[in-house]
Amino acid sequence: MTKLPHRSSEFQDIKHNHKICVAKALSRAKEVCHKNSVRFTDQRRRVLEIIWHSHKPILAYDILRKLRQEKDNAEPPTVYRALDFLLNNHLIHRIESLNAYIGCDYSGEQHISQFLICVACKQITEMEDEEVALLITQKALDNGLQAKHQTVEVMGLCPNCR
Amino acid sequence: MTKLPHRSSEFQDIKHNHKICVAKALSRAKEVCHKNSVRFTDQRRRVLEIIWHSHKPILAYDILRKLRQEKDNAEPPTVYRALDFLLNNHLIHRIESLNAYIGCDYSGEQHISQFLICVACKQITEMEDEEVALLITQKALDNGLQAKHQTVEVMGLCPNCR
DNA sequence: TAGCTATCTGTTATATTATAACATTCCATA
DNA sequence: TATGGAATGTTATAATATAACAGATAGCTA
Repeated sequence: MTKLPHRSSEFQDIKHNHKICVAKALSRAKEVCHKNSVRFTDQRRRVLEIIWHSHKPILAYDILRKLRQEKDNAEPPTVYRALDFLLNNHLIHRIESLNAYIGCDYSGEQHISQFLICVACKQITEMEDEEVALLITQKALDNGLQAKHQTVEVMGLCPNCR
Repeated sequence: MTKLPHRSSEFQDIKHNHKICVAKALSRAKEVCHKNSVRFTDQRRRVLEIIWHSHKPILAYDILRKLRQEKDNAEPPTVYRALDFLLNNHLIHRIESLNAYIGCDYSGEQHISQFLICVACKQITEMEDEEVALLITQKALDNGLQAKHQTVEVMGLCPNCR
């Protein structure tokens, strides 16, 4: 699995071509859905687009507000159903410590990942560090837990905000 | 900082003397508050006691339900204020992926920690693994983030539930 | 010890996050 | 083109958390 180029080295390169970044994510999502034989409907596409467009972790009700700008009968289940779908298909992640959602850089397959969150500007970088993941799995096992899933979220300051 | 004996090797030793475990945590909390020149009031003590008594991550509104058994005018702010106090004084942890709270094994000082959570029985073990913490800090820095805080929560199966 | 002040608590209201339940529409395909 | 499963619409409500202000209390200090 190779990392998509869009959001990478975000902390260094805040000004990238964001339209291209969103477009690539959507096109990748379409492929993934086709491969998984699941429907990439307009709502699902639209929610994913809003998430990628924000380029930061976004709250479910902020997604709802954006949806309502173009579809005045949007309600919470509309958003949460799309989020569930996108999470299940590994197209987005939920950031537990923020109750927020963000586009997945390594989309389409389950994978380990770690999130680096700047507390000042809220930019996030997704790491996919196998060494970290393996060490955690090993240490968990040493303590009796057979690990199935890890949440690793690091809060701090990015170079631009220090 | 030495780990308190109460909740340690929990996955192996489900049946320990739980009264002693709670009593030790409360006595430790009293010391910590005295050292920090903050008040260990009845409400704070009672909430901490409820958390320790549960011996698993407990939800804020479950704490509220227990408080109401003895104090019928308890309201959410009562609980959340006590939780804030206990969190600030490093006497409990919040488990982000469960919206739940648990007593801190290494209480009284800020410290790194990782949580091992059995998805079947909800028992938690707190790890204080410096190797994991340092590796994460280092990798974060490699990716540009100066880490201030880490959330590490591992979901899996404990020996009793496999 | 009386009074002052900061802190803590009580109380009401409301914000925020998420799901249940059921009706209706859509769409792939037989 | 009929049909059954999936997706969406809609209403209601559950679950988690905070704002705001009034009142009580503890610990200091004159």
